[in-house]
Amino acid sequence: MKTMTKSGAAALPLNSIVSGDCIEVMRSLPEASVDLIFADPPYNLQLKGDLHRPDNSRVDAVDDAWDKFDTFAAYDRFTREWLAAARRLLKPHGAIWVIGSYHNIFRVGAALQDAGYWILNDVVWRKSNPMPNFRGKRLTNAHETMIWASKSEGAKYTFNYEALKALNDGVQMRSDWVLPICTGHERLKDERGEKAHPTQKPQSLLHRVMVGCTKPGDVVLDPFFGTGTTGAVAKMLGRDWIGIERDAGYIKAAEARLAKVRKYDRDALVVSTSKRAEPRIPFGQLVERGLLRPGEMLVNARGKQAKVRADGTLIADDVRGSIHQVGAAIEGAPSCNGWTYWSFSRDGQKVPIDLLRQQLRAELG
Amino acid sequence: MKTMTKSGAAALPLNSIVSGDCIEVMRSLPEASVDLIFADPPYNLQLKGDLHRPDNSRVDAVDDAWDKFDTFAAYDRFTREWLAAARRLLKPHGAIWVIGSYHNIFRVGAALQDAGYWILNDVVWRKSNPMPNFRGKRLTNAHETMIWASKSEGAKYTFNYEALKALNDGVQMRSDWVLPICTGHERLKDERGEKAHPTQKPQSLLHRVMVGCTKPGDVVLDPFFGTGTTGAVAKMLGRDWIGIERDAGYIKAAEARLAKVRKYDRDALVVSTSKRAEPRIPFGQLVERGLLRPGEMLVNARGKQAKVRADGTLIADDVRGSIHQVGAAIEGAPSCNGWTYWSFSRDGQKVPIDLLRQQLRAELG
DNA sequence: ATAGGCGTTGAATCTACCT
DNA sequence: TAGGTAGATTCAACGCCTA
Repeated sequence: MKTMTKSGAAALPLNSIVSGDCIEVMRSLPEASVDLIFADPPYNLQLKGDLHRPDNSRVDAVDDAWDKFDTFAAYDRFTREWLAAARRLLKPHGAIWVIGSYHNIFRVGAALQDAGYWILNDVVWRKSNPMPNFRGKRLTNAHETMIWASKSEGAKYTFNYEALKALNDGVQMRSDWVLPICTGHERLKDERGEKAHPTQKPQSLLHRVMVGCTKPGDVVLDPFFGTGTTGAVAKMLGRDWIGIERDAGYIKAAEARLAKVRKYDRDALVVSTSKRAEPRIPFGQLVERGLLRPGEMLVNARGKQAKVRADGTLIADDVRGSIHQVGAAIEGAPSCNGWTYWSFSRDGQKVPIDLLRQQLRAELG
Repeated sequence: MKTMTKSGAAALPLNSIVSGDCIEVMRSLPEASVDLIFADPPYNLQLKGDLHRPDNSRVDAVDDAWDKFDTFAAYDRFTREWLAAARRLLKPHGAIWVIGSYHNIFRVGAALQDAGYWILNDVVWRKSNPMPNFRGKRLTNAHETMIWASKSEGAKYTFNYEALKALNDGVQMRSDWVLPICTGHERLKDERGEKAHPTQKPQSLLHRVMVGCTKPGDVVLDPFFGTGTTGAVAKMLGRDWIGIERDAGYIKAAEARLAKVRKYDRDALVVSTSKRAEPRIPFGQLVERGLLRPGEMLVNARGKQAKVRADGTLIADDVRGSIHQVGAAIEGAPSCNGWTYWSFSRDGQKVPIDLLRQQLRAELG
């Protein structure tokens, strides 16, 4: 087990499973230390006589409707407690994913919002092979819902847009994901050959979440670890992980599973990055470096010209300013990306100035 | 207008639009008199500044006053009030459908449960042509969520299993519905040619709801009638309808629309049955699904290798990109079909990756 | 007539960094 | 902390026009 200390606080039990109640365990861990939380909370509503129910004595005295409300209230209390403990653990730029079905997801979503999380998307896991509805009384329950939320409104968060776009054949990733349920060899079995966990999630689901929302080396926490799908995918992808689980049987199964997981090659973990991640090159540097001469003319797509000045600004008619400002002024647009807007002439050809930027980036390593 | 009296109570304003606040109007109508409620309440989007497309055009956002609430608490109060008034109107065997997005649906769902409704399914409307995410900061918001609930736990409800199965090519209807958004001729325009309502729902959506959950002659109420999609589909299908709307402009547009609707005029219902194209399988899905492992090598016919990365891109020498891009680069060709170009090794055999795609297609049916 | 190009549009919580 | 500016970013469908 690798551990980490943060300014003298309790150690973070990286790459291990902590046995116990997730609320208590989370409260004992150092705050602002986790990059991503993936949570698959229970939603069987079997909280009667279980934890977090303050007053059992009243149960038999009330009618069904009241009891129903009381059950929801108990579930809400449980939800709000673990969500608060989880939020404390998140770094300011961290994020959470929660998965659920119509039984619980509405209560979880409302509690998330009330706790100060900021919902970024809800994502539908569309199961390609769901269990049919045998009685024909309802629609086939063919999906589950995930909520992706940042720690607070306006907070930064990790989103590997280009990587997910690449995963989706070059088209931006949508909020509905078609993936099969966990079956076959991936599904863990116990000694009797029965499924080890009733709701084991497919690794493909976690793969997409982590490729999209974490960086290599990030810390991923799963407070309802179960048989450890989150840990398995995190390990494969070179992320650190922490699992919390109170069922000894699940822990045992997860530990056996995780021991067998291999991390992918380092260069296989690299995912496509966007232009945003590349070093910024001021336009003036092209002039300084002699890639463009002061006095040289740039043109836009319609042939409109602007003259390059020694300080890296442009002048066209009465407008002067940065490549972006002059482009925006000509277009009457609120903004403009000058790098793609302007071209220059070389050997009678119009060449976008962005090419010079790329050239400079390559030189600068 | 056809009216109905129920044991001396106030008349039910069948097949007409009632002008006014939906909570007040619903409170004035006779209880237990409606079979189905379809509600498209304000989403409380909380939009801030303008949004521009990459081509600098401005997105015409939903900035109407009716969608603005000061706090979640205010939105909750509103939601709980209209849900309570609606529940009073429902017959004991009636049902409700509510549609929303992640901004509001979790609050609506929790309020439904607290009010005593019993959720039967949540249904995902997967939009075949959603608006993209222009800034690349989140996932494309490609779906909305509908909740289907009976009046109370254990209550009977109408569900036309066979009819929906027939609508779905003889296969049990699932909880995810792929339908296009409302565009083209179906989209109502005002005198200036602008969209008459910012959030008009497609008739195909209401068609499926009513075919599945009502009988001919049932009374369908829509408390947020807008430009009357619910009424139009109800009329076509021979159901009685009641609309409540407080905006005079929407009422006028809806009345003009409804006057033109013919009962049983199936052709008017543009159910875009997009030809079931072969499901597109992104190469990345082979990686997510574990059919190929990040770090694994692919080879072309001449033995040239490329390494698979976690996001479904390849890397070979200095070239990185999709299976098609890397293939094209190696060949010096303008394009390349990566599916037939690349193979992988299994048990010492070279196997084309297209075989894995076919395998996946078969699974996804 | 028909194919193809071009412009428009849709329930959207849509930036990052430096001063 | 607020303000200013660099500069990154889109998919499917429909209607209109031209070849």
